[in-house]
Amino acid sequence: MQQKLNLYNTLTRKKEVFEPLHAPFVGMYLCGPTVYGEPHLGHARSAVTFDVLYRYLKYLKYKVRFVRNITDVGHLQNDADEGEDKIEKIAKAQKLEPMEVVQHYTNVYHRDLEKLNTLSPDIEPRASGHIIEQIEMIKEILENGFAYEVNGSVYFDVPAYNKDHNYGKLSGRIIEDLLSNTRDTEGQGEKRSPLDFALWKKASPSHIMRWPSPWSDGFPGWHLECSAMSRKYLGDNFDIHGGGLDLMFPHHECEIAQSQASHSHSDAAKYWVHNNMITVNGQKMGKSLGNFINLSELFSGNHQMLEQAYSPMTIRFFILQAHYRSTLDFSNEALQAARKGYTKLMNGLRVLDKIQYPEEGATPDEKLNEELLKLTEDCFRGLNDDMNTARTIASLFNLLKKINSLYLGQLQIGNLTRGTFDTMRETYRTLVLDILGLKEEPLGDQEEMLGLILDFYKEAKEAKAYDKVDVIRAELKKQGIVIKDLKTGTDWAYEE
RNA sequence: GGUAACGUGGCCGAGUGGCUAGGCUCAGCUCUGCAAAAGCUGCUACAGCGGUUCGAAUCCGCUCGUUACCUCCA
Repeated sequence: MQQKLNLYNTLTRKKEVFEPLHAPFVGMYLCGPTVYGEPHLGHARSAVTFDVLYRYLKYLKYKVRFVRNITDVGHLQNDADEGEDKIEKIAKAQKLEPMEVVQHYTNVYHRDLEKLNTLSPDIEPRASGHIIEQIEMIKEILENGFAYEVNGSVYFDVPAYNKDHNYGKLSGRIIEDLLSNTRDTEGQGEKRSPLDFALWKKASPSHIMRWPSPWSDGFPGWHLECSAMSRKYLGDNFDIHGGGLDLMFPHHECEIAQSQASHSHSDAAKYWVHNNMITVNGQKMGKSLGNFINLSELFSGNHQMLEQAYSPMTIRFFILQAHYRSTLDFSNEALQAARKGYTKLMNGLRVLDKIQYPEEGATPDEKLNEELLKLTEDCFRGLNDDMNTARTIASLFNLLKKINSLYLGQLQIGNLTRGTFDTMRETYRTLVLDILGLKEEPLGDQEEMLGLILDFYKEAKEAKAYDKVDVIRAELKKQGIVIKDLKTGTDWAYEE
């Protein structure tokens, strides 16, 4: 009855039917953030995209282990020997321990993602907690002859690796092109080839984040943590590796190289999945460009580019209304439209709760049943086609039209079979709540609403309409609220 | 410079050889005490120029425009 899930695999450049290596188990690794700043809309897209994949795989009854790392080792701004450690820079400026900076932004990341209703990963490893594993992996790569040590630092030997392997297989790069187009030939310092990348860096005397190793007191290279941690928790070969498109090269390319060059001898993941970027006026939203909007700013509306605040579910819907491999352009107009679309979907949920299948007198209409069943299938068809949530949402709106018509009596529920009715209801609910991960957001200001009720209470009292007064008191009491008639006016309190 | 994408109606955004995407906006109708919600109807599309084809937004070529990666970035 269900079609199969297809995923676009960057490694093969085509959509493939998703088949786990060891069904029913699925291992999924997602590159998490480097915790040296507040998460922005781009982080949200990645998190939400893979949250939907995680949710859908679970819905399909796979036993999923979802690993998303936290990068908390200070990486340098660039690969040259000189360069500031991003975390350390903030720590020094604010007179904090680097780990305080890391903890703070990790907390913020968790807080904001929770608002977006993303599920927590099953394992959330930190790079700093896996130094030993990373050192072990470097040893393996050295043993296999794909790395060399210089002055306490260890570098991956890309040209040596490329003799028997294909460096560039993921990002479609050719090593000769890379070499001839290297921008910066200076500052390569210890590296034999400009393409080589650090596996271990010797720390300068002033560098705070440092660990002992066979080569020097230092810190691991940027790409190594993901290789070491994915291997530790998911094995040499696992199913899905996700991340932003901007991580494809060099980060993921290097991960594959490290994995192949170590004793793993694999591409690490079978399916490499990349989400596209959020753009602002057609330009990528990114840290280095400074055109990013933090999630907390979106939620509060406190940013010069924002005309108003946008709720977490508005953001989530906004992200889901586009396909994850397309760029998505930010604008106030688009977010306001997303808000309305999201609300519409939520209202559908409420309508569904209200309609019921009649106990008797049903006269099923074959054509209508077929039509509705097709609409429910369409919802999943979009999802199965490379997680096209945009199509899923479009199909849900089509289904919603029917649901609303049934609610208003423009279509007769009795013209459906019980099975069709249940399928329609379950499809809508499951997709909206469990798979797309949308949820109702609390109504506006509750105290303001309570104030409104108190006004009616006062009016009723002045009119000596004591039956109404009693009803209001009783209803509020059910909610745990008592009304207090004071000489100075009317107030409320929590019932003790 | 190398590589890879993209260009869809007022806005956002799917589709990728013939069959209404969808949401938002706008106009009209039904419903309504007035509204709102909801339903129905309508309005502007596939960057340009060639080619392949019975038929192309969809395939091919060229032109123009935009972007991404090649440095940390989700």
